[in-house]
Amino acid sequence: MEAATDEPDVDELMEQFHDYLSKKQLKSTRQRDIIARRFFSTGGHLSIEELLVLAREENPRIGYATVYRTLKLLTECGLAAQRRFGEGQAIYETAGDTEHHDHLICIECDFVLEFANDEIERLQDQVARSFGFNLVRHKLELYGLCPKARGIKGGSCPREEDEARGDRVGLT
Amino acid sequence: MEAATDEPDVDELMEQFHDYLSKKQLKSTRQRDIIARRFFSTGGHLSIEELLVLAREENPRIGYATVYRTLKLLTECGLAAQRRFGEGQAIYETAGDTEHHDHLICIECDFVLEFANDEIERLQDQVARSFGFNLVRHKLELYGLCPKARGIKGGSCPREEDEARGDRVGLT
DNA sequence: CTAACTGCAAACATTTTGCAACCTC
DNA sequence: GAGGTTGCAAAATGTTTGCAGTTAG
Repeated sequence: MEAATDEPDVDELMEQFHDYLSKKQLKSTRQRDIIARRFFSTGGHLSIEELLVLAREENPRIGYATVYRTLKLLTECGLAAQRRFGEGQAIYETAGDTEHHDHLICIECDFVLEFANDEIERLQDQVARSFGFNLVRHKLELYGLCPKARGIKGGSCPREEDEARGDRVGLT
Repeated sequence: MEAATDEPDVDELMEQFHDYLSKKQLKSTRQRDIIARRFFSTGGHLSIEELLVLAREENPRIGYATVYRTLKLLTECGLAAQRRFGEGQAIYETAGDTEHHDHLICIECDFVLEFANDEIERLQDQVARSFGFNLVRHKLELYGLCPKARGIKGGSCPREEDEARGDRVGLT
């Protein structure tokens, strides 16, 4: 039950991506590398559009479709996962072989915090089994008010200080 | 931890809906009544399109927009809730003041089972508090293989027998 | 009667796809 | 060089909105 740290080894993830590409006889291209690296570097929680903006810092000619297609590849090989927190467009997050995590989302400032709790995971498995299901994956999102949104002094709803990067906002 | 029964008192829900409408000085119309009643009767888990089909059984001239607008009203007054299980279009479910429930979804046949587990709820609250959050609501979806999908004899993945109505398919 | 509602079609927003030019392997 | 890739623009989805005609209160 602690916040997962979220700056995994980008190079290793890139390597996994390249492995996947060559296994599938697909090609590593400049665009894919830029997109994937930027994506991994943020630790995830990016919309297509946000990622496009980042990628274009490096190569302004990159188009929407390439970002979509690259994220689809990353999703296929398990290095990214698509999410839909609220309305509008999808959010992608890194989903490397690292441990699973769930989300705690502030409904005031949209700050997204990741956490993992083994006890909950265990119970989920138990519930699924009790219905005869074989649990494959799950999605848990907790929505509430973060300390700052509740007006607690010293509370650290990181919207202002952290918006630029690091832990990411999910909805914008 | 038992499957929630899911055919609430439709008339009462209709009444709540009408109360909301008159409170807001909005009007009860034939279309709204048809849509709302059909929606409540299924127990939820309907896409706009599925609901439109049902509504048109009763009045073929009902249009998309009216269904969207009616579901928005139902959402505003807390009688419906929008969900996005996977891709594509949103699914709406009844969300009366009745107890909360989570979802267990078969990734093979898309069957959706509802359940509630107090222990999990309690832990969620605890996690949120540990981060200084005030939990408002949450979303838990378990994805796995139902008994039938796993090939267990006597398993009851209700896709075939129940597709028509009753517990509803979430993704189609 | 008046203000809200409906159905249609057009507008929007997001994601996917077809294709000619262009790179990797 | 061949076959996958790119960027563009067009198409496909899913949802929202403007408007003229209709209806509930």
